[in-house]
Amino acid sequence: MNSKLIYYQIYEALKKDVADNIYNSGDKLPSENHLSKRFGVNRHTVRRALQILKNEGILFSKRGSGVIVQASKLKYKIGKRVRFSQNITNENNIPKTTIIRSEYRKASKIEADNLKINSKDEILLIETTGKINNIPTIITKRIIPNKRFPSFLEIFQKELSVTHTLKLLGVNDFVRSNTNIIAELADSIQANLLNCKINSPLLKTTYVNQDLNCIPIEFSQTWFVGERIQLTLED
Amino acid sequence: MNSKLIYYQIYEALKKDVADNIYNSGDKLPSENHLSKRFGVNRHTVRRALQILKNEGILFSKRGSGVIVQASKLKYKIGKRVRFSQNITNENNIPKTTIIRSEYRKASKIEADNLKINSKDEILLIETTGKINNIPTIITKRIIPNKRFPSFLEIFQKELSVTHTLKLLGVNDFVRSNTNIIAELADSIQANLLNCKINSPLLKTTYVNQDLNCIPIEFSQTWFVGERIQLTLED
DNA sequence: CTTTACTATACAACTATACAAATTATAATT
DNA sequence: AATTATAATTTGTATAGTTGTATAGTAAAG
Repeated sequence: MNSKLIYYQIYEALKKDVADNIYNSGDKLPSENHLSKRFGVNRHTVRRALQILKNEGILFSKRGSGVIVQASKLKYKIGKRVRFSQNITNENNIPKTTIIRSEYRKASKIEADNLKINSKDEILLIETTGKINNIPTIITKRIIPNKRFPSFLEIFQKELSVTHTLKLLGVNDFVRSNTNIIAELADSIQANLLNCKINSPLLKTTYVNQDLNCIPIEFSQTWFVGERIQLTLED
Repeated sequence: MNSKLIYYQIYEALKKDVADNIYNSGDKLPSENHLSKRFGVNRHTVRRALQILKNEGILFSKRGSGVIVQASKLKYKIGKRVRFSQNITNENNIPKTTIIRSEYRKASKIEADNLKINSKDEILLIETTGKINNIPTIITKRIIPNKRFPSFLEIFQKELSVTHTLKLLGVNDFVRSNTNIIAELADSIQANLLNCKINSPLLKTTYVNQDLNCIPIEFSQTWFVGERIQLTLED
């Protein structure tokens, strides 16, 4: 019935291509113009096929950039000791952290409370994105007390790992005091950073890491793309 | 409607950062490349947001250097007694005067007329820039009768203040006889000195300061960057 | 007659890339 | 220490390619 419709045939053909790993996750598809030539149809007919695949979560498009194949869901363990890189590599995936912003400023009340520092003490803010297999999946915003770790940023810029940075600063172990998880919708800036749609559901975790003397080290928030991550809680 | 456009969101985010004093006036913003990473977009999209802020006079950019936060307009009082340093410090800003040129030569006709001296008497020319909170904002060109104040330059080089210099020369008070104000466009030399663009509008004031016996002391011209200064007339 | 599938065209928003021009940071040299 | 040469960084500009959106039109099906 439907199968004689052109856009549906294109949809099936592209879906098969993805299933056959002709286009792997993270890859760009040929442009809509190329595809329309390949199938001998108008660009809009291709777009109609692509639209179904986008709705199914198989593809994702970005204006000016192209259409890319979405990744399947990844498990991310959350427990006493959460280490981003280890978490990812344990599942045979490749993590990559990029700093997108850093600034020094006075602590807000909430930040000061969570870090157990004086209100208006100076803090360091570091915002990073985390790519998994080259697919942007995580945004982290860290608040770190500047008084205790004045050279944190400098080291972190080289190490790109909190675990390594803290080790170099003499903190060999740290644990999570708590983790709160809520769902949020991506705003346009988050959507751009995470290669997801505006209003895509995000998992937002808020937590404090502290050393073994229970002194807070960082107060942070991490956003995960809901479609690509599944959080797993451990005790 | 427009608010879903990426460049507009970035524009709003940056405007908020400036309003929140995350970037203070006179500060450099992170480079366009940094910002494009922070927002997860192409550099041109950031540039589009920056362009709006430049048009609004909130930012200005300098090729090879960066994008800088404009200072808000400063009120500069003009009346019987105009004192640069006092004018600026009264508004809790920091002035700084730098001599860029000085020379001795014969007076032109206009200069002689305004100073009520003989044509071709020798005069001293001093050209200075005035920074306000470290932002160059003022150029002043002073013509001073050398016969009456032969050691003016020597003292002024130390004091960098006409008021102080004249006091040391025995003139305890002086007033303006008149002030003319016109608008001019910045040429390349002025633009360089004032850190503004060529053809930026400048306020040019021409005036004579005289002692209480109505004898002219200086015949001078001052250029203000229109974007940064608002002249206020008093009686 | 209306709806649906498809074509055709045009423009806006955004990306990608490359290079020029101006400035700043760094190294080398005197 | 100061000057000079070299490299790296930053903004300005140009060009081409990609997706998003809007409008109009044609042909076939119900």
